[in-house]
Amino acid sequence: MYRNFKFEVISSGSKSRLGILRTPHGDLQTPTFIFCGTKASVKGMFPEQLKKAGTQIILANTYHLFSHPGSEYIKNRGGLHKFIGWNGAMLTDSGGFQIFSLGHGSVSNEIKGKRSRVSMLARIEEDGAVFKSYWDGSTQLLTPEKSVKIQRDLGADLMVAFDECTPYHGNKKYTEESMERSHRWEKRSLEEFERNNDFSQALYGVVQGGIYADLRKRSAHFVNEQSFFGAAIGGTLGGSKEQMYEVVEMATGELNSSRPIHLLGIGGISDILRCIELGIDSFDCVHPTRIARHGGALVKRVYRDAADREHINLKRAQYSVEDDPIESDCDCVTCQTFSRAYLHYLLKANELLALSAIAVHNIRFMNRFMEEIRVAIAHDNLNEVRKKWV
RNA sequence: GGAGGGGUGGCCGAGCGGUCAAUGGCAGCAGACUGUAAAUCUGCCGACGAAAGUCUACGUAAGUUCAAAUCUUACCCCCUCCA
Repeated sequence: MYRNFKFEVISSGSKSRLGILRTPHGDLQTPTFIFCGTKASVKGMFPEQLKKAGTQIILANTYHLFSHPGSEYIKNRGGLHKFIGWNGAMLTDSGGFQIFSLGHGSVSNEIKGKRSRVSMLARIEEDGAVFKSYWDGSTQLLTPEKSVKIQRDLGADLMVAFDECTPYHGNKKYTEESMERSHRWEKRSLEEFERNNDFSQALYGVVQGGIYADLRKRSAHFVNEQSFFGAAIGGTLGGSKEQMYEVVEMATGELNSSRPIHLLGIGGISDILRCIELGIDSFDCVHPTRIARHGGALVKRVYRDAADREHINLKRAQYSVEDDPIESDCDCVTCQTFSRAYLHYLLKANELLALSAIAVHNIRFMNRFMEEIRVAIAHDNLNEVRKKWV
């Protein structure tokens, strides 16, 4: 069923593991990070730049491309890879997250219990999710079958079953009902997938169940029992970092270890390291590229400023007089070319170059972080990586 | 020379008797951001103060009024049109 795909675990001393995920568009060394190119573009980046920064795989979004320009259109352009000029591996997310983000308000507000946006652009029915398009206001129905069909048209190597990303607010009853519905949707996704399998794509199931151990366990077992190529962990991961790690462990502890395990939507440096230790093989997150556009450059521990975050905010006045690069030991084009002061100036001057330049750094940063993690897993010294990067 | 319009906080620009330390926007200073409605969003932004509050402020000066950025007069500057 997945004859052109293969996941090989090379070494796994503890739960962290080193692997190779073989796809029609190249082998991925895992653990790996998937950069988000939601609307068929990693914002501000040429494919060449992504490659040079060591990127193995990028992602695009089913819902967004369905809304505009339409999956048929992209199919007629020769599929995503050709359309966007990227010959490496790709993943498409199912659109399940958009039920959440368009239906409940922004992610961070939801997770922190703030809830700000009132307008609901999505609503759930048994058949699928009804969206009011933010693109043209039209009403759209996205079903598991449709999501898979769209993902077929798009043609990414890895695709994800249609699920509902459950919100943090919502009691156990809702979470369970939502999980059961996601399971039904995932089954339908799989059936649709098998109907037209041409072996060029592989499907991931999604583990839901919110913050509840018994539900996560049930969901993991469900995914194990279905003929998915891999498993993704989705839905809310709780309201704190510690809870997030617990939830991830609830799932990884139960998942079939011969399949790749993806953690949806997580991209913090310390989070990634912790979750790799819990058995995660791949991540995707908007964080590195989004904060870049907001002036945030990821830095290792020694380069942090007084705010002591995983990134420095280059918009801060202090950087106007710092003539060193973001990280003097970074081999990215940005660090080889520009000073913090120049990047600060570009941000203040509203020059687009700043956004791309910082993104290049963050992408290289993430890829190098993952490279060092892989080496460390082989030598069983992840703690060294932690000391340096976290 | 004649006619008219205008001078507001770092800048642009509302306000045209009290509810004005003065709407907005920009700039400035911070913060947030985790399957991207995000080159976005939030907060602060005259001085002193933790705060209550006090002081100084709408070209300058003098007035009217219980009360003036808002009304009157003079002066100083700017802009437009006509000769």
